Amino acid sequence: MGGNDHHNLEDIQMKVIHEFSKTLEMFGLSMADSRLFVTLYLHPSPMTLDEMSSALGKSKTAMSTGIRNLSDQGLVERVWKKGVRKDLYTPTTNLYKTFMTSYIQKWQTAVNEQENELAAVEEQVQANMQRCVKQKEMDETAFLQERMREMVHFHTCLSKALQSLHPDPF
Amino acid sequence: MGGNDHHNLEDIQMKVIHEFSKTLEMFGLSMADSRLFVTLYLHPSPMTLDEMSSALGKSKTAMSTGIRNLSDQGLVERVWKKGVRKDLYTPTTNLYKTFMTSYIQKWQTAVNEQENELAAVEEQVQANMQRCVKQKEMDETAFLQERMREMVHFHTCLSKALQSLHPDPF
DNA sequence: AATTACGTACAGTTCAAACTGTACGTAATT
DNA sequence: AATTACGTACAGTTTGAACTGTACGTAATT
Repeated sequence: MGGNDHHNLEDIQMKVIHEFSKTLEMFGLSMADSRLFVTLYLHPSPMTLDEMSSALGKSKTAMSTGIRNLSDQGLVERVWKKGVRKDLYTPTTNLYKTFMTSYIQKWQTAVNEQENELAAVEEQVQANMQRCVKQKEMDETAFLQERMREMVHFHTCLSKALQSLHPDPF
Repeated sequence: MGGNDHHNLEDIQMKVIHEFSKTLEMFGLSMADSRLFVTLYLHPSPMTLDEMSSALGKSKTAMSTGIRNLSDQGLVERVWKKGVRKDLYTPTTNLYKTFMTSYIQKWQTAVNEQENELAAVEEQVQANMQRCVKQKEMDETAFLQERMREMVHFHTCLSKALQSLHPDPF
């Protein structure tokens, strides 16, 4: 038998949490947030902060901020259950679509932001070009202009690639 | 005039480095490595460790390890120039393709790895299923199995999405 | 109205990543 | 052969993110 013989359910769950959270980290989640999410995901019913806390062995405060992060990204939802005072949280359904949507969104936002910033700077480079006196200064500015054109193109390509990426499962 | 009036070339370059490195950070580079890369990218000729060091105001050791990181990901290349003893580095040409290739590769590797790990655990869950005596144990194991199927599907979808992503600029 | 249960803001602590300076091995120069 | 110049390994330091425990505001319970 190999080195990874996990016998009881608890061990196996730990292992699954460890592995799957590695995948979710690729989506930009911190290790802590990933593990929290997978914990919810492997639990058959919505969990309270206290349950998460004891499941992961971390403080309740840590769970609170973790849930807030996940919630901000639309990865978990609050759930109501009659007679239960504590907040209950559950992962959003449609795991793949949720993560893809959230991820693509994050990229698109950032790319747009950067595109705008670069466009603004490009104008200043133009302006700077006018002011040049020495040849060396001219050359350097021209070089920078060329690079900026490349960077804008880079963002354009990125943007198109993102659009080609549909968030629905195959 | 807006709040961001950068007059000389140096200021503008700093601004560009700051902005473009934000985009590169999205590819999983650290802030330090991104800034180093963009510094090289905006320099008209290959740079030595000492040049990078003074350009970024960081130690030479930091440059050395940074260059190693970038080099490992295929983002910079060492360049030879007759008569120059110091190592010279330059960003790889075809910025977009380089980053996309490196990024897609990173994802694919990770996804495969995780797929394999999960498959291995799945067997143990099967085995565990046999051993169950109580009804509750059975239910929990069955639930875990269902989730594992979903996780495998998640990775399959991811893998296909990655394959649909071509690394060449539009 | 008083008490209890809950989530979170906040200040302090822990821990890991980034960075620095020194020391060393290797290769070019003398 | 001796010296100098270079890149990097390593140990110690700094810095920022994650985490903890306490304190507090709010809402349910008594």
